[in-house]
Amino acid sequence: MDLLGQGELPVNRLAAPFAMTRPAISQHLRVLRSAGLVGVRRVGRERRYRLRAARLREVYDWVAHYERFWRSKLKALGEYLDRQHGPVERKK
Amino acid sequence: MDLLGQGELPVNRLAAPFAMTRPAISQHLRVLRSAGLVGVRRVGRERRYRLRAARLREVYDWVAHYERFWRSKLKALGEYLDRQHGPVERKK
DNA sequence: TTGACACGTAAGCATACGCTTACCTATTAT
DNA sequence: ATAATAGGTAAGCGTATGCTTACGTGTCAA
Repeated sequence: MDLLGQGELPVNRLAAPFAMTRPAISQHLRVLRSAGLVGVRRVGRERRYRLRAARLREVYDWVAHYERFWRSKLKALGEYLDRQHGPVERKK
Repeated sequence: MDLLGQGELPVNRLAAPFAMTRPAISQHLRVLRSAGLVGVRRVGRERRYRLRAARLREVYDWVAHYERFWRSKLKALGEYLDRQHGPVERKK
């Protein structure tokens, strides 16, 4: 998906950087397709994939929500630790 | 581990709230022990577990680091999406 | 029209995960 | 001494995951 940030790309270009066989990539793409995160367009014998901004936006919102959740958890852990042995000099 | 935030607890008290058998809990505790996240103390026939603040602090630092990493990724995604279709009214 | 290319899909697999049942030891209570 | 309690560990399992190899289809090129 990082690669697709550059724009539309065919499967072989998506698979090239990875130490996996092409079918493995196809399977990943299938999952992404079924999730609506990517779309395909057939051009000649290629299948060009691109990101689907709409669903991606949904994921963004969902993750942003949980990011807040986890941040509060993390904060609570930090406060717990400070309570245990007092605030500590942490490496910067 | 949330339970252990209350202080030292024996295994049965840790297992009680869960719909799992006690051995399953023991296995989780074993992993936590091997990671140094919890410590045990034998009191009579009980084994009382408690959090190990030191390792927990390491985890905290590690997670805090990656939290920054992921936040930047998330931000980049948000900006990408805004670039695609322009900033969108998001549900608040 | 025949081969080469781009890709999808199915089947098989090794491995990881997380539980349960069964059993063992150490301690306390009777 | 014996039974009950607290807990650990091993073995077996169902299931998920993520590959690979093998093969099928549609398209372009010679």
